[in-house]
Amino acid sequence: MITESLTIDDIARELGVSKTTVSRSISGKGRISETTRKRVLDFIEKNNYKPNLMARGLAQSRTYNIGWVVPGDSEMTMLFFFQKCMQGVIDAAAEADYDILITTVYGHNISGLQRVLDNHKVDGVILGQTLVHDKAIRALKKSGIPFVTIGSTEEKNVVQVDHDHISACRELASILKMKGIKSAALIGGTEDKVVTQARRRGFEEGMSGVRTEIFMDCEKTEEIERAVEDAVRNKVECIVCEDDRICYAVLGKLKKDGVRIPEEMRVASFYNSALIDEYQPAITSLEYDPKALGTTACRTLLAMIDGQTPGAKQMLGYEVMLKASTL
Amino acid sequence: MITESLTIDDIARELGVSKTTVSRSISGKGRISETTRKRVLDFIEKNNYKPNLMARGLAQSRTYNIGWVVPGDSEMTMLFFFQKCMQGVIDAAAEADYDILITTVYGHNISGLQRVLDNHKVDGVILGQTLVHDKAIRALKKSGIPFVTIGSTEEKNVVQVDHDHISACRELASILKMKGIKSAALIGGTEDKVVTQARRRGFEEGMSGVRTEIFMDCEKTEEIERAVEDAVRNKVECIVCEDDRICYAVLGKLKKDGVRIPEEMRVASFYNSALIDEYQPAITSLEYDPKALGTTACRTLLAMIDGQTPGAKQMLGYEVMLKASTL
DNA sequence: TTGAAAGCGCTAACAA
DNA sequence: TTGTTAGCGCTTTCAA
Repeated sequence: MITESLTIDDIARELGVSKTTVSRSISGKGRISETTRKRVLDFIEKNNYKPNLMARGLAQSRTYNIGWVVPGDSEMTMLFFFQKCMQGVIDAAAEADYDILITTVYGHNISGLQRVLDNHKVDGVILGQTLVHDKAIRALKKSGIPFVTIGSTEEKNVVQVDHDHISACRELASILKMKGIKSAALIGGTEDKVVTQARRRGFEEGMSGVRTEIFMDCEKTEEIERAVEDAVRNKVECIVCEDDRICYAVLGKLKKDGVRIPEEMRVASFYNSALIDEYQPAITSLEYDPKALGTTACRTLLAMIDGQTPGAKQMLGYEVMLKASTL
Repeated sequence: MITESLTIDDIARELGVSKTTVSRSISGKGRISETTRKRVLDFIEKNNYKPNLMARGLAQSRTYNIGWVVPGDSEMTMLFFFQKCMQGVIDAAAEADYDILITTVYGHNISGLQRVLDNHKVDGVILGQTLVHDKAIRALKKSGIPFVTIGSTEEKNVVQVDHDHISACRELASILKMKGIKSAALIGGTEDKVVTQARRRGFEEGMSGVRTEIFMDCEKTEEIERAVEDAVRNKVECIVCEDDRICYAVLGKLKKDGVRIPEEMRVASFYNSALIDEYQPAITSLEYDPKALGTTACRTLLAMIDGQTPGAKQMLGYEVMLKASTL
C-alpha cells in the first residue's frame, strides 16, 4: 500500500516538459501559457500528485510548520481556552498549507521550545500565553524567528494579539459602579501573568471612587474561599472575579455559606466559560472569542513569515454580558 | 540576530576533513577514529552547530515529526486526559529528537489528518482516541504510515496501547458484588467510543448474578440526571459511572436531591480525575496513568518507525481505589 | 513561454 | 579510517 509517490520529475517526463515548467505551474510564479499550465494541473489532479514538502522546504528553507507554545500545566479553564485558540490557529494555518507543531513550557522552563528553535523545526511561533519577564519571548527574539504572542507583554518590538483587557475590565467595573455599587472586591490569582495585571488595573480604574478590596495570589480553592469570607465579613457589595475558575470557586463558597446572589452579594467575572455558563443566577461577565484570537494570531504570523510587518498590537473586541448576578 | 547557521560543509572545510567524516561523527554510523570524531564533536560543541533537519529529512525521507491526533471537540474531562497523554508523547519523542505535529479530528471528519498524511508531514501517527468503525484508522492503514492507537479497536493489524478496561471494570464490579451489593446501575455515554463499550462489558461481567440497570447514551447533564432519578426510584443500591464527567453530574444530582452517599446510595466511577478527586466522601474509582499511555505509545511508534514490529497490543496497569463512597 | 543547470544541507553507496 | 560522488525532490537564476 506504500505508493511510491510521484515526483515533479515523473510529471515532467510524462508530459514531455521540464521540471521548471511543472514547478511553475504549481506555484504560479513566472510566466506560463495557460494551456501548458492547465495540462500540468490536470495531470496532477488526475494522478493525485502531492509535492514533497520536505524538498520544497529545503529549497526555500521553510518548514511549513508553525510552533504553538502552551503551558504544560494548565488547569481546566485555561485548557479550554487554549484548545479553542489552537483550533483557530489550526484552521488559519491549514489555509496556507501549514501545520502546527506543539510545544509545552513550564513557567520559565522553555527547553522544549528551545529545541524546536535550535532545530529549525518551524517558520514561526505563536506563544499562547505571556508571562511577566517571559523567558520564551527572550528566546524567540534571540532566535530571530517571527513570532506573535497571544496576550500582551511589556517587551518591546513584539507583535501581540490580545483582547483589550484593561478597557474591558474598566468598562465592566464602571458599569457596576453606575448601577450604584458602593464597594467591591477583586479576587485574582498571582500576577506573573500579564493578563492578571491588566485585569487588576482595569478593575481599579473602573472602580475609582468606590471602596475596593483587592485579594490577589488566590490560586488554591482555600485561598479563594478565605478571600470570599473576608469580603463577606467586610460587607462588600460585589465580588468581581479575575477569571472563571476563581468565579467557580467563589460561587461554590457563597452557596456553601448560604449567601444569596444577588440579594446578599453580587458577583461578576472578568472571564466566562463553560464552567460558569449555566450557573443560576446567570453571572455577569466579559465575553471574548478565543478562537478568533488564534485565527488572528496565525494569520498575522503567516504574513510575517511572508515578509510583511504587521502592526505591533492587534486588539480584539469583547462584550460585557450583564446578567442577573449583579442585578 | 539571524545567524547564518553553519553547515556540515563549513565544518568540513574548517577542519580539513570531508563532509562524510563530519556526518559520520555526528550520526555515529560507520567507522571513525576516536580522535577525529572528538575533534569534530568539539568543534560542533564550540560553534553550537545544529544540523538542518530539513536536509537530513530529505536525504533519509524522514520528517522527525510524529502526528498526534485528538478530537477537536473534547469536553473538559477528556481534555485533561489528552493533555496528560500528550505530555507523555512529547517527552518520549524529545528523547529521539522528534517533535509533535498536532491535528484535530471531528468524529469521523478526518480532513486534517488526511492533509498531514498526504503531505508526508509525519513519520508516524498516534491516535489519541478510537471510535467504532474509525475512519482515521482506515485512512492511516491506507497511507501505509506506522501508527499506534491509544485505546483499543476492533480493526485487525493495529498496534494498540490501552488499559485493560474490561478487566479493570470487571474487577471493580466484582469487588462491589463481594461487598454485598444486590443491585447496581451503570450510567454511560454513547457507545461509539470503544472504551465505552469495554466498560459496559466489564461492568456486566463483573456484576453477573446481580440485578443491574444500564443507562447508556447519557451525554447531557439532563440525561444523566434522569438516569439518576430512575436509579433512585428503582431502589438500586449503587450507581457506577462510566467516567468522571458522568460521575460529576451524578454527584451533583444526588446532592441536589438530598440523597446521602454512601448511606442511601453508593457511587463508584470507572475513571477518576481532578473533577471528582476532592469530593467528600471520597469516590471509589479506577485509576489509570494517562501519561504512561502517551509515553508507551510514542516509544512503540518510534520503534516501528525504526523498522521494528512490536506486539499488537500493549496493556497498561490500573488500580482499584476503594473509598468511602461504596463503604 | 520554456528549459538547463546549479543548488538547498545532508546521507550513503562505493572507492581508496 | 577517510574521501568522492551521487542523489533526496524541489526552487530558482540564467539562457534560449
